[in-house]
Amino acid sequence: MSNIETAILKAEQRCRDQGSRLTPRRRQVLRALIEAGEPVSAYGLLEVCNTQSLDAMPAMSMYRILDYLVEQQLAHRLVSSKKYVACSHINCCTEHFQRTHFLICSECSQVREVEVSEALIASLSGLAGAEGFHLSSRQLEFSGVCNECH
Amino acid sequence: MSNIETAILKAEQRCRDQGSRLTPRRRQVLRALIEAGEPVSAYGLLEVCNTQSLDAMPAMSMYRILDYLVEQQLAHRLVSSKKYVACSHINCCTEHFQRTHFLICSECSQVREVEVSEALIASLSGLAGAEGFHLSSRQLEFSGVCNECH
DNA sequence: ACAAAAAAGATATAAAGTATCATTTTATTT
DNA sequence: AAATAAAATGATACTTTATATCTTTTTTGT
Repeated sequence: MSNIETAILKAEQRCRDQGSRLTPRRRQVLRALIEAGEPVSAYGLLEVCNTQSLDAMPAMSMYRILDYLVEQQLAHRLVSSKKYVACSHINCCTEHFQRTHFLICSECSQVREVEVSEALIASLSGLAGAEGFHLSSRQLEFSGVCNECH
Repeated sequence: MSNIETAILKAEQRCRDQGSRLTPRRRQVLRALIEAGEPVSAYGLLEVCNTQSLDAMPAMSMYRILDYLVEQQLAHRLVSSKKYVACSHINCCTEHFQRTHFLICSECSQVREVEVSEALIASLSGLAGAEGFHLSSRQLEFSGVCNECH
């Protein structure tokens, strides 16, 4: 079975575990997101979905579905580029989702999801604490250039 | 002389040093930004400016001017909230501008500009390097809750 | 089968940002 | 100072991103 199908099955399972459902529309969007393999905008995804099936989905639905996928930890929203990307850990587990950060290549827009060490989080929290802040960001986005583009 | 006037003078000087000018429009926007004391959206600023003077400025001009102010290191653009904020170091120097990061209170939207230690930058760069990325972000935005709101 | 809840559709509109061309203002050269 | 070039601003239209709100359909529980 292809990697994508496995991911979809896993995602379905996870939704069920959470007491919700990966409906056909949601599945369609998730599949499109996984197949894209890179960040896509909501309207970009909408176009993909609307050329696949003939009954057009309104923008509102797309945003609702994307919200849902993010909530279920199946996708991430990249605030710096206003795009969405499938979580790269759908197949393995749900643990990575917290404190996952992103390296985004400014050349090819490839994204790598990385886990941040406890030590690093501690020093960031310390930095914030010294300024009287209680850190709550759990998703940082770093822009850079990947090796292939460098 | 008020703090704001000093800042405007400093800003003027800095622009001149760079071979450009802090024109009346640019000054108006910068002043509005400083007076706001918190992040403001481009259209928010536009409204402020357009209620002050009677000849309305088009949105395009506001974006151009904001781009200019950011370029001159007089303001920052906060990507996570799509807002702009005056640089808190206009009065002192230009050195802080590189590697300045932001702590943004999600309750009161207060922003604190902090400098990040070399050590921290090194570990972030190391993390990215291990994944084959050359980091180029020089402005990270952390959301959190400030002491007053906590 | 029926009511309640969840999801999706439809429509309109707000908010953020940009492309492009015309006009005005400022600086430069003769 | 007049002519010209360059920089800044204005005007207009449009694109992209996102949300509010109400209706209809689908699913679930009784």
